[in-house]
Amino acid sequence: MAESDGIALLRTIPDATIARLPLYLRTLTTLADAGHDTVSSQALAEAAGVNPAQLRKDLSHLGSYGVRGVGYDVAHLQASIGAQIGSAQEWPVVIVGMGNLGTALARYSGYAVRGFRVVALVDVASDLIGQQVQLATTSLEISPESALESVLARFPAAMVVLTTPVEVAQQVCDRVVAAGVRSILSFAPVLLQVPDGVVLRTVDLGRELQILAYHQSRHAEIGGDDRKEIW
Amino acid sequence: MAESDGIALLRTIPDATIARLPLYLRTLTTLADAGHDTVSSQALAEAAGVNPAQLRKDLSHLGSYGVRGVGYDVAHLQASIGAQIGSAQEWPVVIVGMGNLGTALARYSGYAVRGFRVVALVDVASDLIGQQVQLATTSLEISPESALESVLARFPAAMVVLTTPVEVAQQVCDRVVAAGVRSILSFAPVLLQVPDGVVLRTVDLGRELQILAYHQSRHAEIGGDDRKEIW
DNA sequence: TAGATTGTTAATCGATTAACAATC
DNA sequence: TAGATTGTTAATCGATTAACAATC
Repeated sequence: MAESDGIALLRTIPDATIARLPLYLRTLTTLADAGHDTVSSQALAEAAGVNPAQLRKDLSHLGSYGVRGVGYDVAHLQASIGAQIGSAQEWPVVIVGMGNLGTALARYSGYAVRGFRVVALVDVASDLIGQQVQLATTSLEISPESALESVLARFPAAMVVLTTPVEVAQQVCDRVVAAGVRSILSFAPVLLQVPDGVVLRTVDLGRELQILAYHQSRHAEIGGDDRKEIW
Repeated sequence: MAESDGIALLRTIPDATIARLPLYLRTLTTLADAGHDTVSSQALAEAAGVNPAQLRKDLSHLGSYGVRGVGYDVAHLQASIGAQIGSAQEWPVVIVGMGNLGTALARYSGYAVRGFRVVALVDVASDLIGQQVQLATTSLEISPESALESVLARFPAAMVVLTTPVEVAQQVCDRVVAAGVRSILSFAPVLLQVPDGVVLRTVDLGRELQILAYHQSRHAEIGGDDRKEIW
């Protein structure tokens, strides 16, 4: 359904491209800070560590923003990528689970530039509740997990970052979903069950290490295949 | 070079398969804990959230461990996946940058089961140096960053987890590489430069949120495409 | 043997990349 | 105009998946 022309056009951007847009945005920010007004696909691709043809193909999905013979306008490209991945707006984020990982994520100072704002912190530990966590520009008080539903009710469009212990991740996830949250970023090393329509993304830090270990052992055995970066 | 038959065989495992093996291993651990001795590709695939044909194809790269008409032996499969990705051995890991994120990673208690052991912690902050960090089974003292080289010299096969501020990530990375480390997991939102032969993997937590935001905005516009999990 | 399930083939699908016409 | 660089085409490559013969 909803296959009107405009929307169908938006939908044609491949997932692989979407996954690279944040990388381009980050690279563009560096270039802008260095005073570049314009950049060629060659230069931007090299700075981002991708193939120039791939970069141009990726950008072509956003529309035609480059100028032949010249390159891309840095500020314009930042704006259009930002608009595309939705970091032009500011998404409210609620973090559930204020252990070291949750605290690290809360204190991460790059949200503003990336389209997010941490608006609430939740934990179950009685010694944490009420504590103030110093963020980049403000500070937030940790709310009790019993108030999870009322906290989420105050921020209807919230995305939730789940940094609870793995044992309770599923039940907290269920409550978050029941409260109407449609997007969850989980750090619990377990496959969470969510209903259709909820977007779940899982970052498993142990998995990242294991993939690295695999390449390390390949390396040790074979003695270098000139592989530099793996995404 | 080194294209002998045995090694060439090992090298044929696709990266996409490697990236899923930790997921299978995690799922198998859950199944083993639940008392399953044997599991079909159908059941394992469902538990891991992948297509059964894909699972069988992935496992076929490890050799033939299944039994037709029966399924896979859980313990045997755990062992062979573990052997393949190198989590049968125990890799020493050094964490550089003991902020909240570094501390969270140091305290993560799942290393033993996943093939890692945190053997040293390094930071530059004078108030952190010498502090004991309580790990799952032991505790470790934070070493000064000036001792980075001597710390790494004591653990020659070390993988390094880089959780420093983004501003110093490249220079710390350089020192780590100079000290002979060949595998780095970085959490700094910047594209690090490493020489050929060094394997670098970058986890950019802001990027994860941005990709989620994209799908969230698609969702809001189009009203559900029944997408559940995105890897 | 009958039923179940693997391992593999072949078809499909999507992503990457080189090449170049379009055009600034 | 001449040089540079995009946007797009078409070829290649790799990954996914359905289907089924092999076989426990």
